[in-house]
Amino acid sequence: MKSNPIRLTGTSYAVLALFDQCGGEATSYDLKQALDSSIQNFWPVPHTTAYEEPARLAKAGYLTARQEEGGRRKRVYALTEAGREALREWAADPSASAPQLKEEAVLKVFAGGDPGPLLAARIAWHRGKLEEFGEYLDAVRGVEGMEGQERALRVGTGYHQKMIELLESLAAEVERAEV
Amino acid sequence: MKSNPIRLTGTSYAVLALFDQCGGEATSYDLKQALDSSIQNFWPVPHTTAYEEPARLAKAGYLTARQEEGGRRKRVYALTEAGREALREWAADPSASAPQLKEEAVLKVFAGGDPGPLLAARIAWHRGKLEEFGEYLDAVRGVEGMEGQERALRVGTGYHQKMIELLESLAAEVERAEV
DNA sequence: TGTTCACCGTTCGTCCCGTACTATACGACT
DNA sequence: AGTCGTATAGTACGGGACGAACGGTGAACA
Repeated sequence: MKSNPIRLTGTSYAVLALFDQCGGEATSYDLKQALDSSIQNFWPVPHTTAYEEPARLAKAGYLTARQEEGGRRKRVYALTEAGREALREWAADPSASAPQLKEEAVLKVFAGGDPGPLLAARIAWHRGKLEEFGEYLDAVRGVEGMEGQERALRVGTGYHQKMIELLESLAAEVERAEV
Repeated sequence: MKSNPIRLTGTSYAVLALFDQCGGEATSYDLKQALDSSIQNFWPVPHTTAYEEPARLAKAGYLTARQEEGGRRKRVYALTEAGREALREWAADPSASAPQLKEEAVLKVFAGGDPGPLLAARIAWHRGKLEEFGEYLDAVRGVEGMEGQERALRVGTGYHQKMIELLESLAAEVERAEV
């Protein structure tokens, strides 16, 4: 089945995991939605990934593709046993690549930008995310089959809170140094 | 001078900023060192960037290149006025692209991996980083011309501490759910 | 029946990134 | 002096990741 062997990246497994959580079957659009509302906070990917990666995975036999005939000829992908197995194996391995944070606002501060506006904007942004998550969480809380999403959202919430704390202490430190 | 116009990315500015902090002149290797000991925590880049990006920037007129003749024909780059100006302009703009965290351990937990070992390993990793930074900080504290590095290290320290807190609360939550 | 707008899907070029590799310097040991 | 081991310095390259830009689809409303 692996007509075209490929290298599986973290993103590949992220996609496989989302299929798994969707019951093994989904369209790229479903995937895109799931991406935005669950893993964006610890594994961000651009939306094109939701279209490109399943195609890659299907070529290698980890998914099957079935094209619908309707107007928007959607493609429905489904996990194969190979896909499920690859995912399980990867998740069972307790090693993981080093975490990475990319924070342009902090980079700008480092580069000499005025910390005040930069950090304030960023803090506001995180606050907005928290609010957004509150709504998502309300929609998802207790719903059958949404436990994965819910947990992901709680992780996200914690992440944004910690970032706010970090940025605030950074802002305070900078301000102290100014004076 | 911009014989070959290029798009400046966050990484481009990171490199320019490091040149600036090095007094405007440095070799790729100097850059690589600076990369590892300062911005890795909020703007990680692979070491090849320290060789590739200056070449790109030089082609577009933001740096000048001067090749040494010695055994390791090092290339010494220096900021041009255009480079300095581009950096200043970028840093002065208070907007910044959304921050991104990539955390494979959390992704694995999301995908069904056993949280215990995954989170424990990650927490230990962050603790190691904290220790490492303690040493760096001792070496740099109060040294003339190292204020940039020092601040970057303090940001890094805060980041790792917050991540430890986040992962610990996540681990606690998961454990509670298990029981 | 047209216009508008939100939704859905894809293409493409460039940047990024990790792996693997080469080369130079230098001290240690014999 | 030779050669070995290791840290230091630099490069090549293939393919994944990214984002801008665009094109199609369908329902609402006039």
